[in-house]
Amino acid sequence: MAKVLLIDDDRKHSELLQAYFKRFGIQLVCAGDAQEGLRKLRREDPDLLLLDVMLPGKDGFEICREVRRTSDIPIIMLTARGDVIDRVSGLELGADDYVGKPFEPRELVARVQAILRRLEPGHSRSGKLVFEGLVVDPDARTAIIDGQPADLTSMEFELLLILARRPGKKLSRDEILSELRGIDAAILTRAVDIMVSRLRHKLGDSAKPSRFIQTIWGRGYSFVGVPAADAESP
Amino acid sequence: MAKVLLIDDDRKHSELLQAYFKRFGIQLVCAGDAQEGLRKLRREDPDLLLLDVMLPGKDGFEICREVRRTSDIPIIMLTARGDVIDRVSGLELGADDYVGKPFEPRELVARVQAILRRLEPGHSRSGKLVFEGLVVDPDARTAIIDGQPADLTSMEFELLLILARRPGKKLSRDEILSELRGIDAAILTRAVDIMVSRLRHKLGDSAKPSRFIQTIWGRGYSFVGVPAADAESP
DNA sequence: ACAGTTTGTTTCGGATTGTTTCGCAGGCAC
DNA sequence: GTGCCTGCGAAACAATCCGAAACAAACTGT
Repeated sequence: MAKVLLIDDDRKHSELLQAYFKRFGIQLVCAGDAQEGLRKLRREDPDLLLLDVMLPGKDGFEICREVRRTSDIPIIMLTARGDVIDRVSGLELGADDYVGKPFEPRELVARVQAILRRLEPGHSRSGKLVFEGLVVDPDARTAIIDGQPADLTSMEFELLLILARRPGKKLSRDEILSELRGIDAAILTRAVDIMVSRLRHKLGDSAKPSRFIQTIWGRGYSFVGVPAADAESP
Repeated sequence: MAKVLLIDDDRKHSELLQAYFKRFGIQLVCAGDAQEGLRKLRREDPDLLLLDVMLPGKDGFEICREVRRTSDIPIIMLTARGDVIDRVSGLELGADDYVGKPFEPRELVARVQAILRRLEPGHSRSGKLVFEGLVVDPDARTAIIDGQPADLTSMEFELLLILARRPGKKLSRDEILSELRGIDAAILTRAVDIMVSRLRHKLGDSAKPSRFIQTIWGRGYSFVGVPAADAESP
């Protein structure tokens, strides 16, 4: 499930949006000010950032500038003011889109999805995910490691798919579990660990700097495979 | 120079935009109808497609759908009608952005640039950080010292990343801690010192004039690695 | 029903991270 | 230069988290 961070001081409004986004399968995480926002940006590692320009203290532009110093995350700015100057400077600061308030929630969702769609590697025509030394084919449900087909169980394959679809993304055990099975969330076992462990073993990924699946201590796991260079362009 | 294809039946308008885009270093290629547009899409191989919805014959939505069957090119739709339904369906058809007419040319240029910026290779901040004797790769989460891969824990790696991303910047312990974990601000332990110490050790950075991480007495730490020649700008 | 496979739980050893403490070095006053 | 005080480095210890083996439960196909 996609995760979006909203920085907006209007809590009422945030909660409405949160419920609305949920209906489209998007998890909206809310922050009320710049400080909380920057913290959650690191802790939650969202896929996209929604930034209200009008904030107490640091304003949206400043946050945008700050975030852009260290992150490439897509940013959509939200503002009451509809000035062209505003919109243009927002976009030039590195924002990816700019939506004027009041906006239709439906449109905002559509714009969020439009941007996320581009980032999903799975949207390219050939369904295959190709990395150096690893090819995952979601259609055929096969994984090939260094030319050798791997004999994965369906759960192991799903797990690999979840990880490989979002290279570099830090996924918590909770997130992995809720993607694997419906919304279970509650985690008190080591099921994910053991699946990762078995998958790693079959991937021959036992070297110390893991080639494919890395452990983020205290957080979860992350896929770090290097995308192969032979990208397509139809 | 970026190349953009505009499909619009208003030739006068197209020519104005063409001149305007040129001032921003963007070559605007114009087509007056669907047929010409699809032909030029193949012939000119533009980086982005501007699509007027109101066209004689095939309308913009249809063209969008058709283009999307074979191409991933970014599409911005232009329309007179400002309906939310319109905008949403445009975005859901695979358009990347949707601008209502009348629009400010300046804003359109900014939106075009925002999308093109993402496609440019080398723009990605996730490129490797290259210093003399040290390469940090945020994607693979690896660090290489004098050609030797370093065996860093995930926290050590995060710390190195924080420092190496802002060479020369003096970072207080507070700042480092709030980037590493959420905001704890209140610092009464020596956690950062220890992590720096362990990191230095693994970096083989024990010489007196520290090669990579320098202590700023009474303030914090600073990364002093020398950027290698071929690094790209922040 | 049965055997084999797949998935989940328990448990323990080891790795990673955090805290305390002590010795030492850098800065400051004289 | 000398002595003092503050801040830093590192070792030792403690708390937390992860990896893997062993075992149990659930599922599959016959």
